[in-house]
Amino acid sequence: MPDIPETPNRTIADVREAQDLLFFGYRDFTGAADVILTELGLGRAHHRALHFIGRTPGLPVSELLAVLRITKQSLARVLSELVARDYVAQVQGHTDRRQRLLRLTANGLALERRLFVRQRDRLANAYAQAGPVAVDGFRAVMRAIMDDSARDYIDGAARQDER
Amino acid sequence: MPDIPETPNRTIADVREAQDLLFFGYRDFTGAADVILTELGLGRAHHRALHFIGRTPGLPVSELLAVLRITKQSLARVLSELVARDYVAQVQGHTDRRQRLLRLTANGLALERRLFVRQRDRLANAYAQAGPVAVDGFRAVMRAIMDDSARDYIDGAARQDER
DNA sequence: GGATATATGACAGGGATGTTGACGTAGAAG
DNA sequence: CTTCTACGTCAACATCCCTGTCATATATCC
Repeated sequence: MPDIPETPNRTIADVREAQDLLFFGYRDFTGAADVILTELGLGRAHHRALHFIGRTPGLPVSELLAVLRITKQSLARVLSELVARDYVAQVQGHTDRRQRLLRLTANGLALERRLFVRQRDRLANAYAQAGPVAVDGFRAVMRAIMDDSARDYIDGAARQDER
Repeated sequence: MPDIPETPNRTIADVREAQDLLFFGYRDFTGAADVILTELGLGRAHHRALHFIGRTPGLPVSELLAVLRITKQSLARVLSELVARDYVAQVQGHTDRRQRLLRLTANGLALERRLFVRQRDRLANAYAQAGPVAVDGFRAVMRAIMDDSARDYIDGAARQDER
């Protein structure tokens, strides 16, 4: 069947390559912050929590759970540690007082900043090397790979950044 | 300092967005195969091993360790299980008989194929939606994010694909 | 050929991160 | 007032990773 326009072989190689790209890219990008995390006795789970709390200050626990897609218990361990170490503050919700709205403390902001800088350096290099057109393509592909709900979340967070 | 060409605010938003893109994209792409893995009682570690063995048949254990960047012991557990279940075969090296060269069995090929298809469907959609220019950009950015050694590995694997 | 290095396997023990399930409390909502 | 929701917590366990150590077979160097 040589008359099929989209050859299976090409697709196969594309997918294999994409698996590699995502594996190595994700590994090395997230790994950039590991030095600091290890030094502080924290893990990537802590970093993820810090990131999303820093990104959306005042978000309730339930929303963080939905974003991370882990169970309440998994988050509780990480979160209680971050609160105990004064990286994260919980304040009671105003409209719904059952909620604990999460935000970074000054301490947490400083740590998140340190972690951020490591990843920024790697990313800034990559973006500069690849060029703005490639960056747009990168965005488009990553957005198309993820679930709709994740895309919506990113768009919501971007709107908040503009304020 | 409004005369700085590259404004920090733009960079910050870019990096935050990239963190999100990589987190959600990686999560949902790898998650695509989870249904099958869970059903078989396997984990993502098994999938990663299957992927790289399938990609480079006949690779020695040491090379797989270098690619995955985990310890021998972590791999041993995964690998011995894959061998026990007849997904992976080990054959003694020809030039160096200390080596155990790894390759997928027929069984392993079939499983890897099943896992592959899940990710292929998601990726094919994403690539089609984003367009070929975006895909090139995606490649360029991901390659620039990762370590040199990872880039080299991918290029080596691509050369093998052409055979 | 003997010393040394390498590739792999295996065991002990531990830590981070995730899971399910059950229970309790405060507050919202009907 | 009853029911639902948001959250915290505890027990028990699975997965995947780690360090450190020892053993074995084979290569390689002198």
